Amino acid sequence: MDRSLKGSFRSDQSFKLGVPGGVKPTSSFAPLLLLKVVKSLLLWKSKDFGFDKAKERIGKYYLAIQRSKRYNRPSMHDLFSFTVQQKLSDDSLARTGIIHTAHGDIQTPAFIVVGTKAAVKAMVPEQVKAVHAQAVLANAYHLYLQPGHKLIEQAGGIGTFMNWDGPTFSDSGGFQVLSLGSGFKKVLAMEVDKSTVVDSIAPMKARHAFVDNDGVTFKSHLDGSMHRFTPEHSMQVQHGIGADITFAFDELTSLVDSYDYQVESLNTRTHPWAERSLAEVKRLRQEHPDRPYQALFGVIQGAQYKDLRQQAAIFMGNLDFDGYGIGGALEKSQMGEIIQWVNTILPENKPRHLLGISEPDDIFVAIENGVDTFDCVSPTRVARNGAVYTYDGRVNIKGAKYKTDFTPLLEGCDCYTCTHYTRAYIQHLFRAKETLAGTLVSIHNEYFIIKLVDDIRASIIDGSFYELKTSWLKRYYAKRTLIPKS
RNA sequence: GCUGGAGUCGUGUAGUGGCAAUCACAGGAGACUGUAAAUCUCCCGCCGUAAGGCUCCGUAGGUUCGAGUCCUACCUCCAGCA
Repeated sequence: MDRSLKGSFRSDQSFKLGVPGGVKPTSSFAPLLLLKVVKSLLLWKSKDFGFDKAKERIGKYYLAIQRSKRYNRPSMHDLFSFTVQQKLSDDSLARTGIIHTAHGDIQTPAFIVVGTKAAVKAMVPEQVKAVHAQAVLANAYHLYLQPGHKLIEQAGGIGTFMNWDGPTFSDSGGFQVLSLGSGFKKVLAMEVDKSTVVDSIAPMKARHAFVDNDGVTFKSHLDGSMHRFTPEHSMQVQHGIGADITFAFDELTSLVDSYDYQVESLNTRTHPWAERSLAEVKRLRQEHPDRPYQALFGVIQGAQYKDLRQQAAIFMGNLDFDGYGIGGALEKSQMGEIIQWVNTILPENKPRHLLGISEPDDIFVAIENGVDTFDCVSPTRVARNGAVYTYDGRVNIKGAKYKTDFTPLLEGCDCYTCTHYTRAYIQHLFRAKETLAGTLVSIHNEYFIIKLVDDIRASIIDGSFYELKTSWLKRYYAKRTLIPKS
């Protein structure tokens, strides 16, 4: 894309604030904006600049100053923005766009690689770059426990800390409300047997997280110590971590929770927590004008219920978020309609992130219904366990039949792994318990999913989305008995 | 040659009178969707989809209602003594 679109602020030193050795910031961006105006005037005077161009620039900065005065913070437009580039059609929710952050742009739809603990498991950042990942998503809960958000702030923010110079996301820790709470040690699979009584699966006493209306009390899985996350605390932690895009603290409920529980969860927790997250972020932006702008996405919950999802979308859509996350455990067969309910209501000019999804069929369905970004642990987790994404479905490379198979993981794949190694070798690495096995398959899987999303992006631009979807999924599920509805 | 010890699933083991017999590894299959995950689940003597049947703890006998477990002999291995 045209990098010049990003404006002169991008190259300004003041954006690298917080980086060790960086220039210390002024207390506000307004003086900087004024300087830009003066600079433009001087340029005009020196006749290096046409009058119209100078006027345009000055106008732009004037607007930015006005905006920054209104919100008492730097202009959002220059620090974080989202532009819809192309819609699949007028009546379609599918679109391409660009998310602009202080650390670079994200062309959407985009798959965001997960690096929960400030590391994409089994991969170095150069490899993450090489699979064309545009951004990395970390987790506030994990980084708060270890090494602590203050240390990451001291290091210059998560990007500097982990040697990732691209855009970063951080999740609020809301997922751990479920995974360590009511869902502790339970199957959180999409297809949940709803007749199963929740607490017969995992005894209450085994839980590591307990929710109340003010926040969540956690028992650290590392040392058993007790901790508490409130929306304010999550935002403080996330601000310390310093990702470009953060998420409001929410309660992730389970599909087996009752309708009444879902209502209560939205009204007394997720929605009030969203408002509190937003207020805290605004306060933090004022308190720390030196920190790069951090966008805040509100998270839409409401489980599988249309009325609740719609209420959630209306409520959150009216709040001053920079974008939205669609969360909750989603039943696979219902995913498309849930996303559609939500995205027809959410403001069109703000990005939408689908939390925790990356199966190819889900990606097609989500993009079709207006999702811009995704994140998911699946490509790397599954890779470390020997599952390889191919055009014909997931393949377990540890299987005996690949023992003497000297072909690449996926014939025709351009990734580093497929252009250099054979199935037989990678299986050997798994059997020999060499960590390189997880690395090589992670590289392939991330590359595969990212390429799929990139291909879908291209298909929206050239209008071939539905052809791609049909042919791609037909082949992907051809060898399987279970063909998901979509 | 004598004395002592040991022989149990592909491997290393548990099991000293009571239901093919523990555990681990190896092997086979599967799962994994905002990561307590390089993890987890299942199978792993033979036949059978299963119910179930058959055969089993070096070999051959014996004691016993019942033996991997006790007794006798033999075979093999290990250690010590000659």
